[in-house]
Amino acid sequence: MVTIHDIAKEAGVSIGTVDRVIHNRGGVSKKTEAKIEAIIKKHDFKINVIASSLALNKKFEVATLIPEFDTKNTFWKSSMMGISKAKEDVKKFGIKVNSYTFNQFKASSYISQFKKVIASKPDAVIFTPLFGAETKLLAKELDAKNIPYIFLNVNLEGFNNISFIGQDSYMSGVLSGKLMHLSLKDDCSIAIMQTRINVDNNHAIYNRISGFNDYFIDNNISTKRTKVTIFNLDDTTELKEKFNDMLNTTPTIKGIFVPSSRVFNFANCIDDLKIKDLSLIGFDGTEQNIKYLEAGKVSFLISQKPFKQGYESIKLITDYLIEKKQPVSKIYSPIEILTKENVKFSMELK
Amino acid sequence: MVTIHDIAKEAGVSIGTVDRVIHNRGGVSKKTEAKIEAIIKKHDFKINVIASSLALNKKFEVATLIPEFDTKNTFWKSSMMGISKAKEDVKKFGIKVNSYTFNQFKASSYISQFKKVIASKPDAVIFTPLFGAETKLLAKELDAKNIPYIFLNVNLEGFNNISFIGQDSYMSGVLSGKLMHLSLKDDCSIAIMQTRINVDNNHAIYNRISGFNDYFIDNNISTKRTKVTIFNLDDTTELKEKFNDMLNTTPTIKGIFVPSSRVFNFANCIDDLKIKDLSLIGFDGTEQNIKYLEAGKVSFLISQKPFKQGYESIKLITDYLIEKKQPVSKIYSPIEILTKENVKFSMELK
DNA sequence: TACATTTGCGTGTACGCACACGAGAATATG
DNA sequence: CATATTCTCGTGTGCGTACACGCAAATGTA
Repeated sequence: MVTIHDIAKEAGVSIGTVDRVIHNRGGVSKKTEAKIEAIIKKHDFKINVIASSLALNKKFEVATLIPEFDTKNTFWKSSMMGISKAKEDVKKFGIKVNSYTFNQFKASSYISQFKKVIASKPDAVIFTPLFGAETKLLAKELDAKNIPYIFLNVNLEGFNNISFIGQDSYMSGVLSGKLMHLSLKDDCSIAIMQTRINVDNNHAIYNRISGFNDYFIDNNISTKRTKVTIFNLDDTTELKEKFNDMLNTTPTIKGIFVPSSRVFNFANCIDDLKIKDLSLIGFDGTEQNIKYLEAGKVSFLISQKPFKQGYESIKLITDYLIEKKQPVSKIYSPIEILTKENVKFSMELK
Repeated sequence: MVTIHDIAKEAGVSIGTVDRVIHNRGGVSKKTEAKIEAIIKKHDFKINVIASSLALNKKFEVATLIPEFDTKNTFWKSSMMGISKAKEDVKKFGIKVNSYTFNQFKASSYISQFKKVIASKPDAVIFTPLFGAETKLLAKELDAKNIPYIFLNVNLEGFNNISFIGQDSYMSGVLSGKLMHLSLKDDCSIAIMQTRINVDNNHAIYNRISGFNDYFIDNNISTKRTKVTIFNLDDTTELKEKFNDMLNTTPTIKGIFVPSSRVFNFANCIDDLKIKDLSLIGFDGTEQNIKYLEAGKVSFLISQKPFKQGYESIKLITDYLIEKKQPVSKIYSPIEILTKENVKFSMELK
């Protein structure tokens, strides 16, 4: 392999000069520069990243800011695990990852944690921009300080983020529609369960529902669809009541579409009520959801591979910082269909 | 971060001695060794991989041997692309990848190419063990020379391969069964298209068919299934005739299960014959298959992500060679369901 | 014209961290 | 005491980075 020494020798200059040209740090005459560049191109010389990072010995600090998770909401746990895994991997490249979390239901928590992130003076930030208006202000600070940032899971337009990693939520809704349609006989109807509004990644949820509906509309499928709003998912009693009511009022309902990661709440409820023959489709391969998927209570889960998203975001920023690789602006995660049969190979947590 | 120097200083020895202990190259007194090891453990010292690989500057050579691809059989193209991508990535770690291919229909080609691989004196080999008996002999040679090897895509038992990367073909068949069942009304029947025997990864195909059938058996679904054997898939005329005959004889056939990557041949045929209302399910997201998937002629494709398999195999062997990481013995690729809706996010070729 | 100062262009090298080998010191064996 | 054996040290190497410094040409000044 060609080294910087070889280039220098061939150009009749010192390695220092070659280095200046490579990093265009100036102080090299046009003639010399052109000559060196020609030789570099000729041999297709690429910096040896190993030697480079050794020499740089730079300690980059990357901050991540995503919603916190608890037992009721384990979706973000996977993201965090992906981040943690990548953290180990990139440690050897001198990248330190500091993880921050915020309460996804409180803008104030988002703001204060974001402030902490900025105060830590990171070299790059990866975050989930759940609150639009707040993000606008906060991202401006990052812009001002020239700190590059990546949007994770949620995308907003009109920002200078170097990339977005997440799913096309509309399309995932369309796909859910298709799977739901396949799972049902023609004369059935469907309930679309809407949960708390304005929280929990609601933009995505809105898109999923649109996609879901559009599948039926675009394919001229007359299956009836009703929206049902539940206010407190954690209140099992309310949920059961509402559920029973709904099924009694509209006994044709055989499909339940839950456009969030809380499908397990419904599965649990159905299980308790000993209702059979319902097709449940929901999102995300969280532990709880998978439990019901494996038990056959949930037909399909659409996964956005949060582990991988977290992992990739760190990798991406690493490449950006070390090798100055400009990433593509949008990286769509695969829309993965999880079933009882394939879930154990899906590496949701790996 | 703690360096080898720090350890040496604290132990009151030179870095050379520490290095000997780390790599247990011997020549160190028990007392000194114990002392150094204690200090290493105390600080949880880990070798700096960057500096290590720079210092090692070892040029490992990895050979890959997989079936060749052509316009009719592009499945292996993806594997090769994954390998090529990884090749670039690991070049900086001083790993050189040499790719060999063989004609998957000729054992003689397999043997002669394998001989070439061995003659190139690789430090590790990644290959697809399509021919069982031949592999037994050839793997013995690798064992004798202490060359580690990985099975890619096809697994055989009773070998000293350090890992296998591929899909659980039985389970992918089960899943196909489920999807087929969902796609059909109850009174339909299914044709299982078998192609050339003993070639083309036949072990996997056998398992897929078993899984497919077992889905119906285990779930007490009475849908009729017929096996149909086609001898020459490339003979479009024969195919069309046979197809027409089949559908005329058994008009209830509404599902076509193709347990190989050649589903596009059937889709094409159906397209030409202007037959409607058939559900086709097949394997692998090759360009041709995807074309028909997107056009709605194929309902589902089961992908085993050959690109990723190829990519991962190189990464795995790299970790093994450089960091001496012992991989897990079997790495199952996800059983991915491709549909018209999600295929463009699936990164089949990335 | 003679000299000083600035600017431009390059050189040389210490450094990051681990590796491995030659050589020498310490200890053991006969 | 000489020789063999065991143990340890010191250092050059891999490759790129970045900074201090040197040299020469260009410009300024009297």
